[in-house]
Amino acid sequence: MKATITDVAKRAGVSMKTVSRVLNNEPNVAENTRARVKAIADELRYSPNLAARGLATSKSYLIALMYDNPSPNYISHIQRGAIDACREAGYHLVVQPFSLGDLVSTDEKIRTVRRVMDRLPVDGVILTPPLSDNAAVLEVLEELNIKCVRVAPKNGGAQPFVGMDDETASYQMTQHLLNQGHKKIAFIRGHADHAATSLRHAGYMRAMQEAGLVVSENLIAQGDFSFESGAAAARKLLGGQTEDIPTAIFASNDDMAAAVISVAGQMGLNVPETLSVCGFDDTPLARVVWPALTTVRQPIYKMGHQAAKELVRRSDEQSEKGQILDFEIMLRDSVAKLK
Amino acid sequence: MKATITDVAKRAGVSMKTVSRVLNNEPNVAENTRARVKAIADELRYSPNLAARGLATSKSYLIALMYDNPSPNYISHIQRGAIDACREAGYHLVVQPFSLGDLVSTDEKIRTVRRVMDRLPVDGVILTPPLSDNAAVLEVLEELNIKCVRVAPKNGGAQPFVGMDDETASYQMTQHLLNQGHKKIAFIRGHADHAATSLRHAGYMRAMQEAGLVVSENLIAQGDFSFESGAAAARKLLGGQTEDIPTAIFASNDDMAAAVISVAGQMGLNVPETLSVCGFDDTPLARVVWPALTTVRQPIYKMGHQAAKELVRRSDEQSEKGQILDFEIMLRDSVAKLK
DNA sequence: CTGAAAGCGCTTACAG
DNA sequence: CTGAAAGCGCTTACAG
Repeated sequence: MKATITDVAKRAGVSMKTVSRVLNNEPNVAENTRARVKAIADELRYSPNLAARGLATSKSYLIALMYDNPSPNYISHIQRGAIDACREAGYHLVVQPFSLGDLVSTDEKIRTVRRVMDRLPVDGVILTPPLSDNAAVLEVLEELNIKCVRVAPKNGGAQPFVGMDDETASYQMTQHLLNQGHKKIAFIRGHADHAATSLRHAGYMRAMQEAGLVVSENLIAQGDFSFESGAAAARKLLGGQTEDIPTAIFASNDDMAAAVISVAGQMGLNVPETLSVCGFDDTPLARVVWPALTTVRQPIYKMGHQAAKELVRRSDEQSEKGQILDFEIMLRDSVAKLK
Repeated sequence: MKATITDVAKRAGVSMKTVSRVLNNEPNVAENTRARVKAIADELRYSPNLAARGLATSKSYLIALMYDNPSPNYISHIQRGAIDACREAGYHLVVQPFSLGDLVSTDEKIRTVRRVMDRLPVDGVILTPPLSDNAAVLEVLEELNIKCVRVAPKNGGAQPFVGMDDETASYQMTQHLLNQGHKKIAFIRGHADHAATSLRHAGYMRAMQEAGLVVSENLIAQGDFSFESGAAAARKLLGGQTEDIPTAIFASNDDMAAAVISVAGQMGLNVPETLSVCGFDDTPLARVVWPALTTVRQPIYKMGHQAAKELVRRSDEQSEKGQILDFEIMLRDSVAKLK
């Protein structure tokens, strides 16, 4: 049978309360009492019963990771970061997928979210895009008074968030392409619901304009972050008049960049000799396609870690309202100097 | 404030116990009492406090999904299936990664696992490969008397499991290649710690032998399921004497198959015209590479679903000792008839 | 620095 | 068919 706090107390010859103080690192315990209790707790392999503690404190020691239709790679890194932060603080991570995409009315969304949240006893929630900007979710969370951290949100808000500077990253990547001599650089946009989409687009535009280039409509294609949408965009961009065909394509995530490479292959275009391609995210895919993708590495693990850390922090610890984390441009084999 | 069972009881003019009976679908409640209590619970948006219920029943209503260094795609499908089964039963899924790979001694592994499990109050755990066959994990689980379901285990055991028939799937895929006229069919093995590795190899061998073909050592390469290992294996298989070069390569997972396609591209070999390639798993990657991979679809979502279902089933429900789920051969564009 | 009492919101075992 | 009592293992608020 698992040891309880009473077992430890008896064995140490102190009261339950003293044991509780030791385990929660509260002050006002004699040092030798503290040491003795610790030793006995260890020996008995005592660990507090989460349910009992939760009932007494009305905390659950559970954090939820909420996501809607994410890329498995993205979510698995967020998840890993969040779990590591939870473990350090004695919390556990519960995963909660949502499918709000098909629901039309806001009311319906709110009801759905509420139904789930009513039975999810968590102390905090990590929201990943596009949930970070979902009004129904944010409303229910506020109504139920549940803390949350938004990952890569689009709009401002009172809640803490973690993110990266998509605009600058995209700007720098575009500059890299320009430095290689490219001028006809096309851009494939992502899904309109994601905050990153317009930021990445804006960074590209800024670099192009600073270079004195006019960006014709033919250079911009709409995608939705999926491979298929990237392939369609590539066919459109590469299928026009010869003088319009770009010498480089900047796809705003790796899946779409992989699709560009694939379509180029089907059309007999060599990457990077004839066409340079770059992506965004640095998913495992980036190193698995051939040629390996030049792309932007997002600090995804760290986003998950920081988000969870903020939620599990004790009230005496420093809080962070918002954190912008660093990215990195990964130069690989899919971009070449324009001949 | 959240409604409690007392609130519902007062409002319905019955005792707490009667409310409890209604909510847990226990017998011995008058039909109209039951209906009234249900209506009031709904109206108050009552849902039981998990911690209180857990303390009273010494159950946590939490299931853990344990994994060690998995493919994100694999784990995300298992996870999704498990979550859906949990939700139906009022459970939540906690994710718990492990990194046991670097630990050498069994003792050390056991201590590590025990440290984690001591503070993880779950009613059951789902073990994914290679944890499904990890002696330390299985031992600690038994010691702590925690139920588990093993996903795709290698060795038999008393615990329930879910899996698929890797040997037959591999056999059928090899037959498909044979039916296309291929004789020099190479095989790339996976990581030796995974149960699937030898089973898939065996299925390939059986088909080859039934076709009356001698499998020379040159046709077998060792990989570890990673893209890089697949690339190395492909270079070895395709770099020999002309008469030894296979006309088809069966990689035992999709990542390695993608690597084969990539290496073939680098060597100027057309897939599938000059070289047919097939994989195993049907990860999203299979449709993202070009040409799209002919591969085996594993019922990964369903494995997660069935595993969780077994763990959360009420004692009066039928139990399944072991379940072998169906696979499907996905014919796409990476295999062609031998000319 | 230490402890006894009450209570968190449920269920179990029992009585009627 | 229904309910009053006790208890699950902790913590909070208080007393000393």
